[in-house]
Amino acid sequence: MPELPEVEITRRHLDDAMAGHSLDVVRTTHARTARYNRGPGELDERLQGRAVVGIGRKGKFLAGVLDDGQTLVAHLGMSGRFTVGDPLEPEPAHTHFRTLLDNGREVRFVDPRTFGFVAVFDDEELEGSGLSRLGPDAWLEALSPTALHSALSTRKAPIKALLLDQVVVAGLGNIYADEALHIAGIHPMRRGADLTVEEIERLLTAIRSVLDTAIDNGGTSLDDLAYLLPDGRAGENLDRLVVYGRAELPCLECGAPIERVVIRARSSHFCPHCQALRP
DNA sequence: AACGATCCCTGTTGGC
DNA sequence: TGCCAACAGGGATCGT
Repeated sequence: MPELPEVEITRRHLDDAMAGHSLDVVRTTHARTARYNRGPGELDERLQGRAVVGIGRKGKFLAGVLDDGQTLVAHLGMSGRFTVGDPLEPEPAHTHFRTLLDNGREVRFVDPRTFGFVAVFDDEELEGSGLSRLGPDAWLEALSPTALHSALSTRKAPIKALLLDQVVVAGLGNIYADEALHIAGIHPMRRGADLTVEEIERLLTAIRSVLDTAIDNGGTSLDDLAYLLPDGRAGENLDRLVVYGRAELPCLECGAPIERVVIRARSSHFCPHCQALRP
């Protein structure tokens, strides 16, 4: 499912396709996709005719700058995907949003599970949105080990849960959180406040490493999920995963069977030997 | 304030 | 073969 690397690849694609172009026709066809505006009608009306200055990203949110000062916000949720192509191409099932650009190309948002959305916000609406509550971006911003150590010093929740909290750090999801904890040698059930500054430093290095690798490899395309590269091919990062989805298989470092536990209703995968619970 | 549970949603999968 | 329950999870919301 889309996490920071997949959203970053999508951002580059959308920026290439949309920057400098206007949205000549906008049509949203699913109420849930427009749920952060009053509805499809308002979303379409406020976007219609606007030009896109550029497409940015914070955490897993896409944020496009429009020529009238509004912000085009989108989130891929679990199954959201943007395509850019000829408007005459057959439309995939679950296409909930489309916009025809002034160069004749069409941008579409396809999202079977409708956890994703498209929205347009003015500055006040943006302030009240989830985007404004995000912590530092896990890839763009340099997090200092001492600052994060201090921020976690009051937190008793498992580090895995804290990594998924977008207020702590923005952009990690279930896959890359598990991968980063493995590389850093930290058990997902360790309490945030119990981590040493050295462990936090290892964790930040590991986060940077897994995100760099994932972006370089075109993101992670799981068998049954919707993320694909802009050209429709599967991303190749699945082969690089060392713990996610490998429950009961041998750890690639030490051979011990990878374990799976549920933390905050999310599956967590880890090596009980490389990621000991007691430091 | 922090934490954990619950809900939303549908394609896929596994059991019978 | 067909049916159906279980499962996957990002973020919002709510109760404790």
